Amino acid sequence: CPRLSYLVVSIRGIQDDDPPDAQLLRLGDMLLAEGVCRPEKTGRGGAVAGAGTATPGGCPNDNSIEHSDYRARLSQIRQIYHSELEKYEQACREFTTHVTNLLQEQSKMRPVSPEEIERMVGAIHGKFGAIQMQLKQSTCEAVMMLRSRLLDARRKRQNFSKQATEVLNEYFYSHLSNPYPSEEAKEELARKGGITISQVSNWFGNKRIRYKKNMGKFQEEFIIYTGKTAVDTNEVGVPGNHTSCLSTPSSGSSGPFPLPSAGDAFLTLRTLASLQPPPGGCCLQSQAQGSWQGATPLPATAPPAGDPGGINSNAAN
DNA sequence: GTCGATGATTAGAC
DNA sequence: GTCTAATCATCGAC
Repeated sequence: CPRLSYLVVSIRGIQDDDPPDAQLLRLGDMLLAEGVCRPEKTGRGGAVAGAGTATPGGCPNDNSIEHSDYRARLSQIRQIYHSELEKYEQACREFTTHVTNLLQEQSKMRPVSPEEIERMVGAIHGKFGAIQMQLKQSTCEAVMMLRSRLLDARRKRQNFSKQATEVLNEYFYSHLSNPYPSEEAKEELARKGGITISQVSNWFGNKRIRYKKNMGKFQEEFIIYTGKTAVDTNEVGVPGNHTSCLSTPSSGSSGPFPLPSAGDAFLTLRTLASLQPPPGGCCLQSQAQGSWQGATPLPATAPPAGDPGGINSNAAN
C-alpha cells in the first residue's frame, strides 16, 4: 500500500525549518489520506470537529474482515484526535478572547493599537498551531503504528498446498545435484503448484540453505520423494545428462526407471554427485557463488563404503 | 504457551 | 538481475 510509505516519507519530510503552516498542511494531508480528518472547510484550524464518520482512506478502505479491527482502532484514534482538537480550538478561542479583553482593559490606561491586538492574536494562534501540529503528528504516528501492526502483510504467510510442496520437492530431489531451476522450470513449477514464480524462487532458496545446513534431517524426505518419483538416477548431476540440463522440469518428476530401493538411490546419487561436470559444464546455473555440489554430500547416513571417488573430494571443483 | 517448520524479507556478494 | 545467509514472523502440532 503506497499510503503508508507516503506517511513515512511525509513525516520524515517534516523539517524544523518548514513554516508552521506548511507543516500543518502536510500533516493535515496525511491525516486526510488516512481518513482521520475531513477536508478543512475554512482556512486554517484543522479538521472539522466531530468528523468521526469520515470515510477511512487507504488500504483499509476495503471490506475485508481482517481489517475490521484496524478500522475499529482507527475510529478510536479519530475520535480522540477530534476530541483533542476540539479542546485545543476551544482553548485557543477562550485564550484569544481573554487576551483581547485584557488588552481592551489596558487600553483604558494606555494606548493600545489595533496592530498590537492583531499581533497578540497572531502569536496566540501561532502557539496553538504548534500544539495542533504536535497533535496531528502524534496522531499520524499512532496511525502508522496501527497500520504496521495490523495491516502490514509483508510477513503474512500461508503454508503452501500439499500439491505445491510435492511438486517443488519432487523437482528439488530429482535435481539434487543442481537444484537451480531455470526461469522456464520455475514458471512450470509455479503453474503446477499454484504459486508465484517468486514463491518458487523463495522456496528453492530456503530449501537449498536448509538442506545444506542439515542434510540428515532431509534424508527421510529424500527417500520419500526419490522413492515416490522413482528418480531417474542418470539425472543427478551427470555431466551431459539431458534432464539435469534442460530447463523444463517436466521430465524429471516421473522418471521411468524405478530404483531398487531408496538406499540404492542414495548410493547412486552419492556416487554421481562426486562426478565432475566438464569444463564450462552444460548448463549449471549460478553455481559460482555457492558451489552447491561441494555442499551436497547427501545425507550422512548413506554408506560411505564403496564410494569410489569420495563425495566431497572433487565435486565442487 | 512452546517449539519446530516454513514462507518472506533483508543485506551483501557477484 | 540471482544467489546465499541470516533473520523475522507466522503457522500448526503438541
